[in-house]
Amino acid sequence: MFGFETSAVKLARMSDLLERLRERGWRMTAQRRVVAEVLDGDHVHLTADEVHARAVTRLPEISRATVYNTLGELVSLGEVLEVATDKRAKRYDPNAHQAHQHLVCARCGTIRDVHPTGDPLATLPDGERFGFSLTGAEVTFRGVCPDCR
Amino acid sequence: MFGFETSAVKLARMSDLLERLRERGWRMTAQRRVVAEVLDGDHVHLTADEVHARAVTRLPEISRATVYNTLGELVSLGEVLEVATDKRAKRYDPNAHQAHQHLVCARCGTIRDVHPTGDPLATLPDGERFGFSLTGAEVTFRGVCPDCR
DNA sequence: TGCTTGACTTAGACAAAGTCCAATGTAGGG
DNA sequence: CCCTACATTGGACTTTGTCTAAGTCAAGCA
Repeated sequence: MFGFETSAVKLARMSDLLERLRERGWRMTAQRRVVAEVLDGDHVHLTADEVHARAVTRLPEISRATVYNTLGELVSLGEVLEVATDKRAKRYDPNAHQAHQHLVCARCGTIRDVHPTGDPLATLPDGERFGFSLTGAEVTFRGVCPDCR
Repeated sequence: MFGFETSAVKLARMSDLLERLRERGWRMTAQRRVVAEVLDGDHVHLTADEVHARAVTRLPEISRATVYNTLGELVSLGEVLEVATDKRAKRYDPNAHQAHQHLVCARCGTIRDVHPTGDPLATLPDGERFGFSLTGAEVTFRGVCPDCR
């Protein structure tokens, strides 16, 4: 029952995304559809190579370059966020339309989306802004997840 | 006058660092001394290759591997922080003994140390902790610096 | 439905950042 | 001053990401 609901929601989100992209003049290809599908879901924070690995299971001939290109385009369009935790590779977060921060397990690297209270930007006093015009703030909470303890 | 004071302070910090390391059983080599010297200062956030480039001017035969090793050891010992902004390479921040966050220019990449008010950890409600035991939080403020506007 | 065209994809070369290893060098205790 | 364990070196290797030239195909149009 919940499984069915979740699927329906995901399907809706997917078609929304593909619809938005089509409206913005995106040519719809099998490769792009697969990349978008792989990225769909909650708490999804895959590296480019992980996205490629999963995409290959659905579309064996998809190339790494296309995955990189597509991810870059999704980021430019604001549909996907790049997340730089301390890991070596950048991660891609499809949850771009809801403000959130990240909670990272120091042992296994799991990442959860979290929603702190207040606006982090407001915590930086004028005297600490060095004349910058601020555009945003990212918070990475560090800890150890239940499975790793 | 201020310049002199600053130099004196830096010198004090440096010898403190080397002293602490010696006490922890660090074998003191020319290479390690040079890496530590290169890292000294305020708002210093160099990449490993930048550290290497500067170290080479003082000690031409120092190798990249040694710079990586030494930086890794300084991080393990808690004397230097690794900073992962959105850039490709990790940066190394010698200001490890005073809690601070970072303000990054989106255009030129300049990084300033800043001190927001309040404890970022306190902004994450229990219901958003997913059973993690929290150990810290990093805040990256994004903006455009005066020089880039 | 079947062209046409320019945007998209591909494979592989290349680049950047970082790791690893066997051989060599040296700091510091005895 | 000598040892020896620890540190350094150079180069090969890995991982992550970028670029390019050539081939392919989505989508508008007849």
